Amino acid sequence: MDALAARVGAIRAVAPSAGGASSVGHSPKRMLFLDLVLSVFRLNGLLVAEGDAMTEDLGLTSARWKVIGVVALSTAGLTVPGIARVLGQSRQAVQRITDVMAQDGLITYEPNPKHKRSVLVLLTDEGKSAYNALREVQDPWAIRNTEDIPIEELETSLRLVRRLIQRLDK
Amino acid sequence: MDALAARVGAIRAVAPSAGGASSVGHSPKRMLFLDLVLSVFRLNGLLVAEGDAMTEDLGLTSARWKVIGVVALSTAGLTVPGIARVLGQSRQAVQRITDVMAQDGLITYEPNPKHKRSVLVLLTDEGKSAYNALREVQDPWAIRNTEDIPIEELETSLRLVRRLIQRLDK
DNA sequence: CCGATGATGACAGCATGCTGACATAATCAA
DNA sequence: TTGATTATGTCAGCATGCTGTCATCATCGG
Repeated sequence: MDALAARVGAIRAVAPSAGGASSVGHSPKRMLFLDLVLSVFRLNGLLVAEGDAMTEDLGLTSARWKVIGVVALSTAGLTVPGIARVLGQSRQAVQRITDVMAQDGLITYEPNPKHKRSVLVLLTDEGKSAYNALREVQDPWAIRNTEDIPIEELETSLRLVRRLIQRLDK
Repeated sequence: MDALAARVGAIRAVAPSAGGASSVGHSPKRMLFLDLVLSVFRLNGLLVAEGDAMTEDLGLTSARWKVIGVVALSTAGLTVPGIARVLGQSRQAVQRITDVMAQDGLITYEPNPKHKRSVLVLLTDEGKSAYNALREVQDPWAIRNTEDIPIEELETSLRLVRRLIQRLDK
């Protein structure tokens, strides 16, 4: 059974009475939005689990391939706080991940010519091959999950999510 | 600066060479999807933070109003594993939240006529007023965040997210 | 009726995120 | 140059999710 749909149905069913005599115009939007929020929570959990399962053979986790992906796309290396800013996470959270990844030989800390304290994060050869292996798993997964979804819907959804991010990130 | 947009730009710029000689047709979709995944991660974090900040005066957190919302919409009460199934979380995670909420007097455990061991979770009066207060904060927030977004985009995005959930939840 | 299977409670351990606090390095403005 | 502000490293604590394990209760098919 689709528990989420059942919950949504319950919300919709209860809303008219619980919502009181407020407006009719924005009520559907409000419901849609709150439903979207809960769905994003749910999707996030599933994506993390799927990402972990998909890359466990590569010695990666969702948290790690977020980092490895960002580092791989930087030409000159990134500092830990820099990675955190790109990912929108705390520098402490990223630091913890990178420290373990460095121990595991996926990344190295190199001196930063522009900053004495804040070293640069670079991929080792092992890290690069992990990134390549990551792409080989991730790309088919992405294709598989979107093959029956119109590109317009993807664009619309991404735009909406981005707009919400921008608003909440102020 | 919009770090997310910068990252996405980098991904797009790198993709053609790193992607190799693979297809042209699904490549945009793949990029859109991976970008959407990372954006969902980001949005999830922001929503949790926003939800926490918005309801801290009510003695609630994001994790708690997920539970309180589900319980409030159930007429006959729900078991802890039942709440977990609705939310798509582990029963242990929900159990921990409900235990603290029971200590705080927001919910109570009542005997379950249909099951000797698995008690029912019900809102106390305090819990009900917390739910009402929650709605008074949450509804304007939802309206505020959607007033300039077409309802069609909300519907499209919700439908897409739901489809992804359904696929990953199999 | 009974045994197999599944669901639940309870406890433990772990991963990943957050914030706070403090010292130090880097940067900028007066 | 100097003083103030900002950025960074580091350590600590906490919240929220996950999985694993085991005992016990519920349910159902034989």
